[in-house]
Amino acid sequence: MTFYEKIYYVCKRIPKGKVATYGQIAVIIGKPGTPRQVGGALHRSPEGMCLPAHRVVNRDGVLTGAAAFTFEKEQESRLRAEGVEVLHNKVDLKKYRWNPSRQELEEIAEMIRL
DNA sequence: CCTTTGACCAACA
DNA sequence: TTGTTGGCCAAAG
Repeated sequence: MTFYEKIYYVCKRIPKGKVATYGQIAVIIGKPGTPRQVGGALHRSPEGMCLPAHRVVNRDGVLTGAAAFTFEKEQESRLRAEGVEVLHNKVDLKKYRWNPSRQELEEIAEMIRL
């Protein structure tokens, strides 16, 4: 599995109605210190790959990737459609951050090893 | 091989 | 507490 593929894999596991941060994903794939590359990977993700990239926000809960979507506010409306409140281009991480169980993290770690 | 480019982040003033 | 600074590192050129 390539670096980018690992990022896509983790992204797909973020549950509906939850969000993750770039740094959080970097840590989960075992590469802390590469949050910018996580953003880059999502930005350049293939067209047909149906990825819930709108569930990824920065450490403050700000929708920093909004400009990269097909139309302005697409990220915001997709989140709202899942029941996530968005105020001033931000989400409340205390409420909506995804907290994977230890078992799920192990599952991911094993899948990624390939 | 370099060099540039970021959907970031921790540290510091 | 809010702005700024520099480092970070995989990919693309």
